Amino acid sequence: MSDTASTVTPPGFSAGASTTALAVRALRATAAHLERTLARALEPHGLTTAQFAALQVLHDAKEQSLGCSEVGKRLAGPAPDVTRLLDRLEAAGLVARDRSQEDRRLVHTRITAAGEKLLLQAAPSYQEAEVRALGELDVTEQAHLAELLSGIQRSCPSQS
Amino acid sequence: MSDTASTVTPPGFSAGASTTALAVRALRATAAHLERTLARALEPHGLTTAQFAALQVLHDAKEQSLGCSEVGKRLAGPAPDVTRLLDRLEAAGLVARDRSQEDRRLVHTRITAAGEKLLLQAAPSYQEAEVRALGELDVTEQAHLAELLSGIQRSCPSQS
DNA sequence: TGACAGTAGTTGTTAGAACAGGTATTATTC
DNA sequence: GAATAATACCTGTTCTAACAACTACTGTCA
Repeated sequence: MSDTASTVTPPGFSAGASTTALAVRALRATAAHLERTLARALEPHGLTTAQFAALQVLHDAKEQSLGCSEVGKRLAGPAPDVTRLLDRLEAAGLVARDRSQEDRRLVHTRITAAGEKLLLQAAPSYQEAEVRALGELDVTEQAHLAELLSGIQRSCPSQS
Repeated sequence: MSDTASTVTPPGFSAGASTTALAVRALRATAAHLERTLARALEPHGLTTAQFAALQVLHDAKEQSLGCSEVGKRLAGPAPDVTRLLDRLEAAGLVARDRSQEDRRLVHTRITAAGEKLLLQAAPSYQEAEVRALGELDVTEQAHLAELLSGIQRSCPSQS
């Protein structure tokens, strides 16, 4: 229900840092490193991590073309600005969009053949970067890590 | 020495996702959420998380004014563009800089009184956001999380 | 049917991150 | 002591994330 730090965390920061602060610091540092590693892996393919994730989402939905906000929901971090993310993918010919006939507010988005091809080309680099980034942990530790992180996520349905 | 996924990870992604992929996904999602939570906590104070971190570093170094790249080294994620980060802080009057006399390449940077004041004002909001973000985990779990993450970090001195 | 609210996307704008290249200053080597 | 390299920082540029305001369309209910 509280921290192990000596008191309530005095003016000093890195000095008597609380357990929470240490965990946050480690999380941010690790995530930043991971982000860069993944970005570098995708760079030769001309994709950003967000673009790659969006292509994955559309690939996994396969036949069932998705609306703009539906894509946003399925992305890991709640990403605003899905519109322009898809704009870039469309400009690159990796996705195709068209207005729904039934509900003209909706924009059906699906991955193109070129998108599938690029996704398959880039996937090995991406997966290899994932493994490289978490390589120091064995599978059990990775699973445990994922479980701890999932526990954090559960507490925040959206944001109050 | 390998994953628990059925095979070598077929074309599908979220379907037969490997343990590594799941851990990466959880890490990215959690970190993104954390980043937003912290950013929102600092927003009323007119600070970004990067600015807050830089102020912390300079606060912890206290009397000993730091060079530009030294600040970069002490920040969590390896941040390029420290110059402009400090530019903004200087423009806001939160840090002061002056060229070293001995080595005129160096720029000594130190936190100002206004910087200290704002840092102390913002710190409670920040710490509260940290606790809120990791609140679902007890201290033992937080420590375990930090340990796992540190293990990942150890494997990457800089980047090959 | 006509006002009202809710939903789905879009667009404007700002600010920050990332990368590359450039300048000034100091150290090193011959 | 002059050329070379190495260090420390700065600047230009591009791209994207984030927030907010806006338009278009649909559903509801009087």
